[in-house]
Amino acid sequence: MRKVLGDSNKMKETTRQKLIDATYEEVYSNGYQGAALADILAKAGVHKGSMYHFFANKKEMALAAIQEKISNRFFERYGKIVALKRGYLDEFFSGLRDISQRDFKRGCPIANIVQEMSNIDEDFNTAMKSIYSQFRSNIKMIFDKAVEVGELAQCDTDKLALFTTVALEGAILSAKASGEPQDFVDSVEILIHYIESYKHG
Amino acid sequence: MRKVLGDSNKMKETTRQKLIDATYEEVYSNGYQGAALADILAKAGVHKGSMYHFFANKKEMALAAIQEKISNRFFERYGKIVALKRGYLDEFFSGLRDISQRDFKRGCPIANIVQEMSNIDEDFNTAMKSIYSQFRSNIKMIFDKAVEVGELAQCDTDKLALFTTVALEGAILSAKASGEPQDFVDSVEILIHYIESYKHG
DNA sequence: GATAAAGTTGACTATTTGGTCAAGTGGTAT
DNA sequence: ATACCACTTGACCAAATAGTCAACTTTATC
Repeated sequence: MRKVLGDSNKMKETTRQKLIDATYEEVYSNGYQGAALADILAKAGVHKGSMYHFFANKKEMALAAIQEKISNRFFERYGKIVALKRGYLDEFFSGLRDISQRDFKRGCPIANIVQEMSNIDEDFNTAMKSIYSQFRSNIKMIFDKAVEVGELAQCDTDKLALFTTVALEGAILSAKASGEPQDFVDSVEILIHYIESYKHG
Repeated sequence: MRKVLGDSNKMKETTRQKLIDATYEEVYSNGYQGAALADILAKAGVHKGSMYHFFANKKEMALAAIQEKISNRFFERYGKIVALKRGYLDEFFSGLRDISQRDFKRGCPIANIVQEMSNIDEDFNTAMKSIYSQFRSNIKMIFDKAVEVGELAQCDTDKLALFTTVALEGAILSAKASGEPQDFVDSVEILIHYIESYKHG
């Protein structure tokens, strides 16, 4: 089977994808250092040698998994909002209020890796820097759009985006630490109230 | 040497203390799973068998290290403030603004362990729950005192303390992720500004 | 000084870790 | 049909892992 960019092959990307999926799950659950290769392979149903055909080592595979999975997540979550013509803030807020998709036991996949790896490994540091900055600029884009259509007054959307990501990450961590999803809910309401104070110039 | 509670022995708590110190450092730097017993022992200058005389296993030692070190930290940082007669907020804010003691590379020792271990190990989960709740109640105590002496208007200090811890943890994480201490500084200024909005009823 | 307890030493073990590799399989193009 | 290729298989390896243990030294107590 030839690998061609933009190929219509549905099959045979399966092995690589199974590895990406299993790696992401195991790393999300146990951390990078705690994710055993043997467990990843078992979960993926892929043999070791086969894995080393696709990836140079555990680290490369984990980095690929994190980047691909989180890129998709961003696209699904924020791509949608930015594509709107109005109601940016409403859509953003209702996403924040919907806790049904959130996993408070495991917390934020980005924050987990940042905390664990950023000060240990330069490659992880670089990767997470980039992902975190994407996260922030996604939020900023929403606020910029909101300013554009008058849902927000002119303001420093960069700082507002910074504080929003800060509060969100903190809220997820708090819920993980306390075991109380309500901590997240309460924090988000305060955050939303704060953002709304920028509605009137 | 007999171990007597409240003994005046200065020496010979050294071995245990060396282990606690080294464990805390290694765990703070590498995470619990990434902290190798051999490295801890080397850093402490203590032999393995000696360590197992004081602690049942790596986990017990790590839990002891985290609890003791962080308790001390809380006492030093917040005990001071609560003991004041006035200027609670000023003192609290100036502590937040002083970044000279902060280690943005490694981030928050509490958050690191929460993220890594809370969903993996029940004993860690319990310990970190308790520590995180102490953190929050320390902050709340400051706000309660501030209300008492009129530095803050009557308000829901519990929610305010929640949001403050959330913003602080998020700010530290953000600085770690981006590598920019300025992100922490900016976030803290926004947070302080928010808290100050409660000065006038 | 005898006794006992507290603390120390470092070699040893069993297991798990990530990684290697030579031999195979099966599809595709010529 | 044959030669080539991407892909698979699983046995193997060296290093690192946490934990054990019997013998030893030091200290306190009488």
